[in-house]
Order: sequence, then structure tokens, then C-alpha cells
Amino acid sequence: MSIQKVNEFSQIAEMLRVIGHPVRLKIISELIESEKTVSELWHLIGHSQSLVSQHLAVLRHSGIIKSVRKGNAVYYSVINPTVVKILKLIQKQTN
Amino acid sequence: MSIQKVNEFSQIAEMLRVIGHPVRLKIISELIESEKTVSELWHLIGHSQSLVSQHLAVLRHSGIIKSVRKGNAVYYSVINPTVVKILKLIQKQTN
DNA sequence: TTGCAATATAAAGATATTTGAATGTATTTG
DNA sequence: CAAATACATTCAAATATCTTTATATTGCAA
Repeated sequence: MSIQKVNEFSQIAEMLRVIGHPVRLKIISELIESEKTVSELWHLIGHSQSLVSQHLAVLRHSGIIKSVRKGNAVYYSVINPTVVKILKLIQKQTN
Repeated sequence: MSIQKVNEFSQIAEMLRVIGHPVRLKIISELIESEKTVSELWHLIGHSQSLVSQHLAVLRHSGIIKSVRKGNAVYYSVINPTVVKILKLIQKQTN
């Protein structure tokens, strides 16, 4: 097994671990529907602003979502296409 | 958001978290190719028997793999179809 | 420029996970 | 039956993650 392969596995595992958290999974599924601000997410999900913001930071640091500031608000959206595909796959399985 | 939905999210997140570990991801990808024993896995992956066995237990408890004893050896294989689909999806993205 | 609304970050404490080492349990073979 | 092989479990230490609380930053409007 090459070093490349090992790194690949680690990176993929890391991505799966990051999306493998109930709050983050919920955030992602909301953001796939449409981009949203922190306060929209926070109210939708029913957790504190701080908690949502911190999970958003985790998702951002791992390159799964991006943020764009529009005035006072910060809009988040999903940018990792693999994550989108995984979520859609899961939704298909679940329904 | 219904209680059902919340539980669904938690269950899916849990599954993703479990497969989101480098050793477990490697184990799963080996087992998708073909069922294997602990000692085959252990030598393939390059970790101790104990470590591989423990991760196999985690995967087994979460219903992702099953074990079948054939005499002295215990054969493991993947039984969760969603996990298989996710792995195949990722492999497609990666190559 | 002061104050407010929105968001981000830091620190701390609680909890969970990971790992290695040691030990236990089946099963086969001599 | 005893020894060897294959695998599982348990325990403790190290490390990582999660949540809460408090505080900081940023942009805007008055």
C-alpha cells in the first residue's frame, strides 16, 4: 500500500468523520437545500448560536462548506461535491 | 423537525462516524473486495492483531460487518449496503 | 462614534475515543 | 489431553471531541 493511498484513506476518513456528527449532518442537509446564515441555521436546528458557529467552523476548515459575507450576515453553502453526493445517496436509501 | 428525523440523523451520523476512521475505512475497503480473516487483514493493514480485532468489533456492533466462523478462522464481510455504496461512490470520485 | 446585531473565537470542564498491553477463550493438531 | 493457533475482551492511559459560557470581532445604522 503506497503512502499516497494511506494519505487518501486518512483524508477520506477525516471527511467522513467530520460529517458524521448529528449537528453537522443536519447543518449540511440544510445547506444543500439552500445557502443559509448562521441565525437561520441556529433557529432551524435548535442549538445555540455558538455551537452552530463552531460546527460551521469545523466544516469550513475541512473544506466542506464556504462562507460569504453579505453585509452583516454570513451565508454558508456546501462546496464539496462528494459530500453532496453522499448525502443524496443516504437520502435515497432512507426514504 | 420530527423526533423520527432527529433519530434518523443521529443514526446516519453514527454510521458515518464509525466508517470515518482510517483503520476502519481500510478494513471496510478490503472486505468489500472479498471476505477476509483477522490475520489476513492484520497483515494487509500493518497494525496489530489486537487493534484490528477491536476495530472489527466496533464495525460489527454497528451492524456494518458480520463474522462467520469456519473452523479456526473467523471470516468478516460487509453487510450494510449503504456503506458499500458510499465506499464505491468515494472510489469513483477519487480515481 | 456609539451602540446594536450577527457571527466568531477562546477557555474550561465533561465525556468519548483510541491505543497498547495483558489476558482470556475457542478450535485444531499432535 | 496438551500445545499451538486464531481471535476476543478488558483495562488503563493518552488523546480528542463536544458543549457551555464568556468574550471578541465585524459591519451597519443612528
